Amino acid sequence: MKTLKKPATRRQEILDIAAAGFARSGFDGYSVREIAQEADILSGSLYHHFASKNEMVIEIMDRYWQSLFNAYSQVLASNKPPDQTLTDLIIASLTVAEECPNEVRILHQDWHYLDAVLPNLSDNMSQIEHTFTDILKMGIDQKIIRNDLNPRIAYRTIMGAIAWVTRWYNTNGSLTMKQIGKTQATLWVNGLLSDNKNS
Amino acid sequence: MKTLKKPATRRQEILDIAAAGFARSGFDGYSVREIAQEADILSGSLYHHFASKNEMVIEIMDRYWQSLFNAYSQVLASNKPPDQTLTDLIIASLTVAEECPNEVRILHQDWHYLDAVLPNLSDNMSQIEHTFTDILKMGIDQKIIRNDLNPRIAYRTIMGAIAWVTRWYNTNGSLTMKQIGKTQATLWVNGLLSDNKNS
DNA sequence: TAGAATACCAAGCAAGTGCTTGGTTGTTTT
DNA sequence: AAAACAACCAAGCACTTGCTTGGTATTCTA
Repeated sequence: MKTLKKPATRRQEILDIAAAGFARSGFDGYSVREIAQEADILSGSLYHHFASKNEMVIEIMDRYWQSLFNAYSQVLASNKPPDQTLTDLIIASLTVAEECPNEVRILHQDWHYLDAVLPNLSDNMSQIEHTFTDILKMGIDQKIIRNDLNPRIAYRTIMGAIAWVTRWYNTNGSLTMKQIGKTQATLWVNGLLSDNKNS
Repeated sequence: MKTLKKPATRRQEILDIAAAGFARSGFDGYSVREIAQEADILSGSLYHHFASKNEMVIEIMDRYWQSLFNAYSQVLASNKPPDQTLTDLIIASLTVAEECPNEVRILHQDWHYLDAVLPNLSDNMSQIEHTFTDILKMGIDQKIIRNDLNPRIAYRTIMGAIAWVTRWYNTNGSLTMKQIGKTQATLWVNGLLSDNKNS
């Protein structure tokens, strides 16, 4: 018997509290009693809304996957050249990270735990990998992107930097994720060297 | 001088076990009883060697800081041009990560916890940041590195990708950390675009 | 050879963990 | 007005957590 998502207000409210707490203190470091306290409730009452603590994090992460893949398919649908598509994918990743900063932190912080809990984590991760490496390979075929770099290493380099941003990004700061994305994309696509040094 | 692979003392042996466990399961996810079991000991006996579980992780991370800063000062001492120094710093970071893969994973996985436990974590991190940004700024002054990129964002992009490598790097695989470092450095310094596209 | 140091065992404590059970409100629906 | 439902409380269970205490072998040292 699964609870319906219909009266989702309170349920969503609790999920938001849990997501923020997990991101701040880690999944194991944020207990059901702490979630309950922030929700002005007793810990046992949480189990009226959720079957388990695991179910909470599963549902939290699902919201993230949907946003991310939705953003990716919009980028891919516009059919721009590979270097531009890559830039757009990077910006899209960071824009979604701006909407779901807690989710991204949870994903990378509690990886070792989620791996055993989220049913399709590895599937989703390899789908992300393919999205990027396919574009990279296309760029190499079209001789737009240099052919002496391993696409997989390139992808992982890019993804690592994107994941890291949620660790230092300040919501109240002056930089937007879009700006950061543009800077990063410039760095990867054009490199650090000044134009007159790039033969 | 490099530390020998064979643990010199029982204390070191236990620290190695703990480091591997923390990296695999997280600091909270790897209990003193599990450490003890892998060391063929009872959990209480650990407290003959260490005052607390915290002390273990502090000591583990100290070994990493020493290796890292040692490697950095060697790179800086050779006084090469900024772009070459940057490449060497990246390779050095990854070479140290190859020696201390567990430490790097612990650092980024249990950040939220270590932040309150390691006395000089933020000092060390900002020292790393300065090492990189100083070189970047020097390169900008010398017009070797383009001046339209925020050095801090550039540093954090690079550091994020380096940290991420320990998540997917396979000790038994064919790639060495040095190779990965060279690829990543090429990517950042020269960019993804093929030479004929770099005007 | 006596004494100290080292490395460990056996047992357990206080606190915290996720979760369960049985019951009580207030609101909605019929 | 009756029934149904969602949202919650109060209490506690079984278990795990880091850590403590008091004691015992073994090895090294003076």
